[in-house]
Amino acid sequence: MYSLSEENYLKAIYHLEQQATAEVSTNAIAERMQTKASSVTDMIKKLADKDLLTYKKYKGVSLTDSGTRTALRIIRKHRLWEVFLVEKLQFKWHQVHDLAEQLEHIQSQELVNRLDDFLGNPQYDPHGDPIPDSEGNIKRRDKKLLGQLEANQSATCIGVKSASDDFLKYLSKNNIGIGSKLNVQEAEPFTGALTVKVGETTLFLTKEIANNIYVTLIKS
Amino acid sequence: MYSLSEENYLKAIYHLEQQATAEVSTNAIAERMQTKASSVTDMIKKLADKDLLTYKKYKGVSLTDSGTRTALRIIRKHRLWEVFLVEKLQFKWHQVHDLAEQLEHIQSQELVNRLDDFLGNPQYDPHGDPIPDSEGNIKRRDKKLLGQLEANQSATCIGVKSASDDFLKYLSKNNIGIGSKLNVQEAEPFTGALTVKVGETTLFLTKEIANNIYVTLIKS
DNA sequence: ATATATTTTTAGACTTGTCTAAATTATAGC
DNA sequence: GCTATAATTTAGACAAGTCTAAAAATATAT
Repeated sequence: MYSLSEENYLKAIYHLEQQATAEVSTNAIAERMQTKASSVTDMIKKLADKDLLTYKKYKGVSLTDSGTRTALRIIRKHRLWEVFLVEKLQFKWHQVHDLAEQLEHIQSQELVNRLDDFLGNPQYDPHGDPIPDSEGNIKRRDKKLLGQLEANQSATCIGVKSASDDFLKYLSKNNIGIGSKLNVQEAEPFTGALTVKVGETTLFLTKEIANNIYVTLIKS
Repeated sequence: MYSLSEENYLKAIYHLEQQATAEVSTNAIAERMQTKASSVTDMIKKLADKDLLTYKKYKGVSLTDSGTRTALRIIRKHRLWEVFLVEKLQFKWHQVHDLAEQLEHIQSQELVNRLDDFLGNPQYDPHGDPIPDSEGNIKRRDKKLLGQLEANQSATCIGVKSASDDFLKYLSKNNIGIGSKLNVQEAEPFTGALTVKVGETTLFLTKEIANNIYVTLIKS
């Protein structure tokens, strides 16, 4: 359907659109794709011709419905393959991204849907990001860094920001994993450190650690 | 490591080498790759530069050790993915080839080896072809068409040549599948039809059917 | 043994996706 | 509102992989 490059651009632009408020700029795309702005200009012209995005010279781009649908199909594949790699092949969270970048380009609706079933129709990937369904519907949830919480707030761990081996070991040693419920007891305003209750034990987390853990708030 | 095209050429040349006795010709490669002879010439020059094959103008090519090893790595991936698709995702034999053509190009030794373990280190793919191990060792076995057997020979079904839906249905209706033991009772010389015993039942198979079933002889 | 047919290679062109360098447009400071 | 700077686009080039058409080498037939 679309070339490898086209798919990568669509995905990058989709992610940038999620963060940004306005149109996505040429430079932003270039930086994310590790390429030159002139290459981006060439490519977005092609994508505009195919009605995957709207583009006004010097004014940035935004995906059309068709472009968004296509991006979500790729993201669905990426995240399902990540689940497969972690759940079935015992890879660690942080090892799967580059592999999924390759696997996401395999062309076959049938394959993705069977994979989805084989994995038990997971809702979230190993990083805690939601997996779009085959219609392109995606559950958005408020993803925050643990470090952004205040005292007395509760949250569920849904992933980590950057996952070094050491950091993952640290987490498992302290019984923190995806799905763990975390209660913030105290938030030290000056250092940004947190006192957090995990199950029955109370932990002291530095700002660096707290800002490397993604959570979603539990309403109280 | 190598480009998608390079990998496909290596695989095609490997398969042609298995059949042919002498060097593989430019035209043979072109036909198998569904491309033009001039394109083949261009590519084999590149592969020769990379020491993946030896090439003398107008004299055809043959893979070097390095080329063979590389081809076997790709074939290993292809066949393991086929097993995955059939065993885990419930695809039928004949649906998996095109998908495996895509999946075989995923780059990661780690992934292949984990997939191998996940699948229980299978020896053969769903078409009955042997799967090279991670060192590139491949068990060769005598693959014949059922139609080539003579009266009183016994063989194990290891695959089919071309698998239409109808044909696969025909087989399963008659309890023939991979691993089925087949005894040739009679071989009609003129029409090429066979009388075959499968378990307790005796079947009459036309030449067309018999020449679409791969078997390996059982020594008696 | 030589003419003819076939195979293979070369030459030159095209597409995709990238780049550098130069030109153009937008933006921010004053 | 003008000017300096930053962002973006254009122009032209390049590499990979393919193609067509023509030339060269090899194989075949009588």
